[in-house]
Parts: sequence; C-alpha cells; structure tokens
Amino acid sequence: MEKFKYLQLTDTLRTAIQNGKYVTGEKLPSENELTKMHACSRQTVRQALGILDAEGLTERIRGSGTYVRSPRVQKSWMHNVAVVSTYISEYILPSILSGIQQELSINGYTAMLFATNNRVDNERRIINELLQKPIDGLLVEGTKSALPNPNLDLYRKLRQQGIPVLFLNGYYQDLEGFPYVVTDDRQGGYDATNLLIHKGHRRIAGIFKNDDRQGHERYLGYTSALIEHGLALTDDRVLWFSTGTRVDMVNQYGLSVVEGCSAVVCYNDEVAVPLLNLLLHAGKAVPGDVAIMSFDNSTMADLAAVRISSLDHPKQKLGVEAVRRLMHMIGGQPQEPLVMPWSLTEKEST
Amino acid sequence: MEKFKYLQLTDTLRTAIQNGKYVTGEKLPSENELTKMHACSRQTVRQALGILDAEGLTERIRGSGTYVRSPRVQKSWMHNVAVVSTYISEYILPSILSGIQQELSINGYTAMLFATNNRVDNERRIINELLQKPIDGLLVEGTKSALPNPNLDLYRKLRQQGIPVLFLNGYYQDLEGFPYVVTDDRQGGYDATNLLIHKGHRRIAGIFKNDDRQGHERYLGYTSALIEHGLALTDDRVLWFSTGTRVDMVNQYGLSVVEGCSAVVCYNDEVAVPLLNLLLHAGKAVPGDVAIMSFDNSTMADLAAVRISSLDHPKQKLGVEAVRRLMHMIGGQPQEPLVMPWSLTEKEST
DNA sequence: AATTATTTGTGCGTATGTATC
DNA sequence: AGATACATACGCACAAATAAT
Repeated sequence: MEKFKYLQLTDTLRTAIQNGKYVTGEKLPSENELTKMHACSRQTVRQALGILDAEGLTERIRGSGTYVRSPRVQKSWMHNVAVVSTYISEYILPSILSGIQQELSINGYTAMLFATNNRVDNERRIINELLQKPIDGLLVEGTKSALPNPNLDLYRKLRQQGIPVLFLNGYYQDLEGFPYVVTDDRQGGYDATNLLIHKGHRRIAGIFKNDDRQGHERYLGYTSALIEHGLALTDDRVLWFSTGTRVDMVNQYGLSVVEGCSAVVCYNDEVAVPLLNLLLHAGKAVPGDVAIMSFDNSTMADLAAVRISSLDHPKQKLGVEAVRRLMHMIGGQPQEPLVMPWSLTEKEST
Repeated sequence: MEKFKYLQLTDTLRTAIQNGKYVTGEKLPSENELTKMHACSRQTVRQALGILDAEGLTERIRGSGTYVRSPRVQKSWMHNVAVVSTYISEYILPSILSGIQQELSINGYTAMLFATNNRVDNERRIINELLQKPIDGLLVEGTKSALPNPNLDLYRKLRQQGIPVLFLNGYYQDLEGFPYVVTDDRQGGYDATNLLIHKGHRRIAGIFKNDDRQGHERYLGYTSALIEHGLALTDDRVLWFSTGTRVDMVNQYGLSVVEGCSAVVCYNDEVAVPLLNLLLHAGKAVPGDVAIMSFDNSTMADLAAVRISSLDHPKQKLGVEAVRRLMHMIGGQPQEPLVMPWSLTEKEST
C-alpha cells in the first residue's frame, strides 16, 4: 500500500477508472464528496485529482466537475506511431518505410523509427524502450520470423497496455491475435515455379532464406508447384541460407546448386543478381542455359546485366495498407490479417 | 502578464533559469525565501515549483533544496529528434537516414521522420507541427536550398524556443547562425572536372541542378577548374535542370549538350545513368567517345552498363556526423559547420 | 431572465513529518 | 543535536464557472 494518503487516493481512483467503475463521461464524485468518502481534507483530494489530470485520465471543468476522458482523447496529444524495421537503408525497405511515413502523415501521425538489424536482442531492447514511450501504435517487421522468438512476452505486454500492434512482412506464428500485413509468399512461390514449368523447365533449383517466414512460404509454394506437376523434388536442388550470408553463399554454392538445372527460383533480387553475375561469368547464358525467377522486383532487378523477371512486391502500398489498418486499430476496431497478392511483368531472365 | 500569482511565479522562475540567472546546481532560493521575495504564501511558491518540477526544469530534494537540472537531464523523458528529409526512399537518402537512426539510437534518442518531397509548402506545414511537438532537436535537409526560402521565420522561432537545429546536405544562405553538415561540393566539382582535364579532355560539358545548393556549388567547382586551366567556359555546354525533371531533361537535351564534348560532369548518378544509357543507345562509346564523371557513388553507379566513376558521398557517415553535432548542441555546445570531403575510386566511365 | 446551489480554481495559514547538512 | 528545507496534511475563504431552479 502506498505511504501517503493522496497517492492512495490516486491509486484507487485510477484503478476504478481503468476497471470501468467510472465510465467515460461525468461519473467522478465532487471533491467535497470524495473528501467525505475517504475521510480526508479537500486539499488531499485535489492533489490526487491533480495527478490524474496530469496523467490525462481526467478533465476538470470548473463549476462542473471532474470527468473521465475517453481513451481516444486521453492520448490525443501524442499521435506517434513506432515503426520497428529490420533495416532502414537496404533493398525494398526504404520504399515500404516511405509508404508508411506518407500514410501516417496523412492521418496526422508521426513515425518514430527503430532498426533491429534482424537481431532479436536488438528487438528486445527496442520493445522494452517502447513500453515506456508514449506511442499510439506499433508497426513491426518481425525479426527472424521463422525462428522461435524470445520477445513474445513483450508484445503481449504491449497489448495489455492497450497499444495496437501490427506486423508486416514477417509475423510470429506463436503470437495469436495480432494482425499482420504480408505478401502471399506461398502463392508467389507457386506462381514463380509454375511459370517456369509452363515454359518447359523440368529441373528447377531453388534458393531460399531459412530464418524468416517469407523464405519458408516461398519454399512451400515452390514445392507444391513441383509436386502438382509430378516433378522431382530433390533436396540437392534447394539451397538454404540465413541472415548475413547472402552473397557469400551465392559465391560458394550458387553454381553447384543450379548444376543440371535449367531454371532457378531465387528468394529475392539480392540473391538473384549475384547469382546472375556468377552464371554469366562462368560462361552460361541467361535465360538460354539457366532461367531465373526472383521476388520483389527491386531496382536491382532492372539494372542487372539481364533484366530479371521478378514478382512485384507491393512495397509502398504494403506500407500504406499497414498504416490504414493500424489507424483502425487505434480507433478501436480489431483488424483481420491482410495477405497481398504479387503481380508479374516478365522480363529478360525467363 | 499571467492572471494568477503562481503562474506568474512559474514564468519568472522559468525565464530566470533559461536566461542562466540560476545555473545548473543548487542556486534556487528556498521556499521560505521565495515566499518573502515575491510576497506570497509558501503554498503559492510550492505550486509554482511543482510546475517547474513537472516540466523537468528543476529537481526538488527534500531537506536540501530545489536544484536546477542540467539541460541534458532536463528533458530526459523525451529523447526525440525530428528528422526532416526531402525524400525517404530515394537514392542515397536511405543510407543517410540509416546513419542518423543508428547514431541516434546509440545516444538513446529516437528519430521522428518527416518528408517534404522537396516542397516548401510541405516544409512549412511540418515545421509548424514541430513547433508544438516535444522534440529535443531537429535535423533538416534543406528544401530547394538554392532558392529563397519562405520558412526562415519558423526556423528562427525554433531557435527561440531553444530547440537546436542542424542542416544537412542543403542549408539556407540567408539563415545565419545555424550549423550544417554538407559535402564539399565546390571542391568536388573542381576535382571531378580536374580529373577529366588531366586525362586530356578539353571540351567538358556539365549538367547541374539549379534549385539546390549542391548544384550551384558543383557548378562553381566545374567552372573554376575550367578557368584555372585556361579552357573555354561555354554556356552551351552547361545544362540546368530542376526538381522533378531529371530523366525527362536528360532524354530531351542530354545528347545535344554533350555534342562536341569528350566528357561530361553530371550532377549525380540519377542523371549520369540515364545519360549513359542514352549515349550507348546512340552508338557512342563510354568512355571512348564521351567520358562521364558523376557524384554520390550510389549503387546505381556500379550496376550501370558501364560502371560510372562517381565521387563517393559519405552517406551514412554524414548522417552520423550530423547526429554527433546535434547531440553536442543539445548538450549546450554551439557547433561549427562541417564540410566533408569527397573521395574517389575511378571506375570504367573515365 | 435572475437567483441559487454546486463545483472546481486560487490563495493563505498552520502543523507535523522527514531527509540533509 | 540542531538548524534548515522540502513533503504531507488539514483548515478556511473567496473567485469563477456551471447547472438547475
């Protein structure tokens, strides 16, 4: 129990408000009534009410009374949304962030930026910080979303504090009830592979990332397309890599995995471009000897020596959709997950 | 003048603290002394001190006194820095933002992100917002920094409010006393042109941006190199463009401006790459017929058909340096401008 | 339309507790 | 141990806004 009367009173009143004993509207007894109810002086009551007021829980109107603020108005002075991304400057992330910032700005909100560098320890540090910051909502790109995540407790704590959380690109399987906005990676993997199959390819290699959800899903799409067409599914034709080993891995195993194959499905352009260069350097023709399908359709895909056919990632639109959903969540409307489709304009590598 | 005694007292004490009348440390008179000094009751004094305490300007230690907090600790609950950039996802901006975010994070600060899209009306709207937000400092990439800026009043107002402002990349000539971190664009223009001259080129075209400081400076470096070597300075060989007309302009006038020249200095890679493609498409050899020097050394420069020699922009390091200086400013130390040098590793286009 | 009661805001006085020097 | 300073607590009086009579 608190030491001082005024803090005790603050506590009881605050919990009463939070438990809904006093609903949004008038409700709160007058200072004189509280004086009698809690057997203390009016000054003590006023001190307690002053704290609630400073916390934004109540609004005091002279001559009228002390009113409970609506949860919406309680935080109306903030309008901050935290954005936790794996990276900031790399690949398609800037485009997604740009979409997020633009849509937040339209809604009168401000983006507070954090980067995990795809490390769960950084993620933990950041979310711990955020628990003590005045934010209205949170957009998170999941960190290593295919591996078990040690920070789920913190996300649950955020929800407990009433802060809406929405995931994008990667989300955590074990975390239920949190909406997300992602690309349809399984369908994308299926479509990419399917296109190659319909072009007559029978031996199709695949390079996928093993520590995020997207990699797993794209792989599943790849396999289901092969199975559906009765094609051989061989582990030797699949190369897995993890965060931080993209280019190294391509240089080391890139040629061997496509050996004997006429096509390859690449996790993304960051893999496809180095692989393309490696193939060309080894005297192979693209798409003559090896066709390449990739994901994300970044600027890299167009600037490569052979323009790479790459499923088109919604990028900015994904950021915009994520923000729109988060805005609804801040408004109190729970949101369903959104799975966004890929589109494709074929280019030179197929 | 304020209506109530306690607010009057708060005001006088606050301005006294901000004017340095009471320095970091003890200094503040006791409640009883203030009671006598301002001819009011001790409760009134306490109410005023309570506000200062809530604002974080002072720290009250029971049995000891009321102390002025160091400016660094005064705002310890905020730790927000606003970053106003022209764009977010384009070109080298993501790298600069990444450096900013990284260094802010190290210092326990958070980046709040805004984009002007290089429009002064957006800039005005944003700075007006920021005047009412709780921020510790501001990093701004100047908008159309070579044109007269209508928002200087707002920047001065920010300074008046004690919020440190530091410009990067572009700053406003007419705004005195605001530090900045920029690249040495005049020297860069000189170096780029000089290199071409030393390679034997005598007729060197130039393409520059006319609405930002960097364009003007790079142009001045270009001209001074030509003059220094007694080469002809011809308006016909200089092409100016402005925000929003990069590629269009290159496609329209690119070939004509390099006509009769053996080399060209381009404002940046966003100009150099389309120009390169245009030249190659017209059957010209690079660097055989036309050598190309560019600025910024972005990924575009390396992914182009002919790897373009491009002065290396510090990018992340520039962001880091800007933040370091802003941190010092928040700590109360005024900062000098920083002009960062370019480096160059020659590539294929020269 | 004016009055009255209620409620919060401001201001002052006193007393006691407790940490610091 | 005593002086000093802030923290808590209670008391009262009046002002100003509101709401109901």
